[in-house]
Amino acid sequence: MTVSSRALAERGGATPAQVRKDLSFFGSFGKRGIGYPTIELARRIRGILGLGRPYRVILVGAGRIGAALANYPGFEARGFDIAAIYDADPSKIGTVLDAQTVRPAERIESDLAAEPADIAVIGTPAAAAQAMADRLVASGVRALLNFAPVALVVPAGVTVANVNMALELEALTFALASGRRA
Amino acid sequence: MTVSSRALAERGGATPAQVRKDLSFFGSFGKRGIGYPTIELARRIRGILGLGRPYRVILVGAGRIGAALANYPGFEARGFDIAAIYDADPSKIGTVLDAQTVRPAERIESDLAAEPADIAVIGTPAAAAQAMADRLVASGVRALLNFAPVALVVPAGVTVANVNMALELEALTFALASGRRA
DNA sequence: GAGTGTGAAATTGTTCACAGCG
DNA sequence: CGCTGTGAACAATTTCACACTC
Repeated sequence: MTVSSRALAERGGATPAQVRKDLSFFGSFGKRGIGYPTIELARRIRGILGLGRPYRVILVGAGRIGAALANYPGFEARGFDIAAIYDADPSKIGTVLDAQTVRPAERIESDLAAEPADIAVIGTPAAAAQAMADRLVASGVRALLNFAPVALVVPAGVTVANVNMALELEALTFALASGRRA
Repeated sequence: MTVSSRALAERGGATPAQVRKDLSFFGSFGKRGIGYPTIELARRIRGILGLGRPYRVILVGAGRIGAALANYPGFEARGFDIAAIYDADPSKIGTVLDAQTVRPAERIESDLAAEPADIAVIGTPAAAAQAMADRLVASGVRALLNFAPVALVVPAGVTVANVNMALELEALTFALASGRRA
């Protein structure tokens, strides 16, 4: 079973040449005249993305965002294992979210010392996000997924991905206001 | 009160030249030797983004994502007014989320006919997202914020912004796996 | 014949550097 | 004198087009 660059491009909204160039960057595993063998392609992409192993993910902030993430389907399916959930609010501690008991934020350092995590998801209020990022980085976390609407400052070697819903909405208002086609 | 392109660049993680080029695209409203007058700058940017008026936003899907969004602070603050929340699940209908009673999804068409909305947020399961997008577009919605992990197909003139948490996480695993600095 | 892999051309985006204004 | 606005130089990305292989 194979897929052509054309078919992939159509699905992903790109051009066939784009797909080929991008894939060729990581090696050449397509068959000329045929396309890319799907199984092999998927395996290679998983390898490129580093999805060959499970990742320990911790969640900081058990508010609405935390709740939404804890129950996100196809999360565990992709090898992401939510190992712990933390919150600073005493009223949240001890409550259960997706089979995880919410732990006090003070325990983050000691827990991470015992069992390091690869990725931390920050779903705290904006005011607490930078301080939390600092603590997490100091405890060895090297990748942050930040939902707080602030630009986190982290040392080199730490990667931050931001999700900012207000920004996304403003991209939409811009499109509406400028009458851009999409 | 003014800000220089250098100061803006530092905050936003760009170069001064970049900031000046980008702003000059929309006109020249800086003062040479001084910088950009902050009040005027903010006013112009709001104008560019189309934030001069409030936007009616409807929310489809009253699950975790819907709940997180309904309570998102600094949402109303930015002129986004959540006008209605819908769900297909009978057990959710009638429940209250952020002072809004969840309405049955069948009412979308008639409600939109009476009061059009600018933007719809799709927080349904992936399987229902495309059908819902079709209905919304047919009812006149011109901008969609999609949280379902599917690539929506919409006619030209409709803008879609996607938020895909799994994708963001995979960007992080890629950075971790390839040892990229950030 | 169909479709990849890839240099070379075209395009797009970024940085430089400086004239000109406040 | 500081800082914007902007062409011109430079860098990165995308597209083209075609040799090559299955």
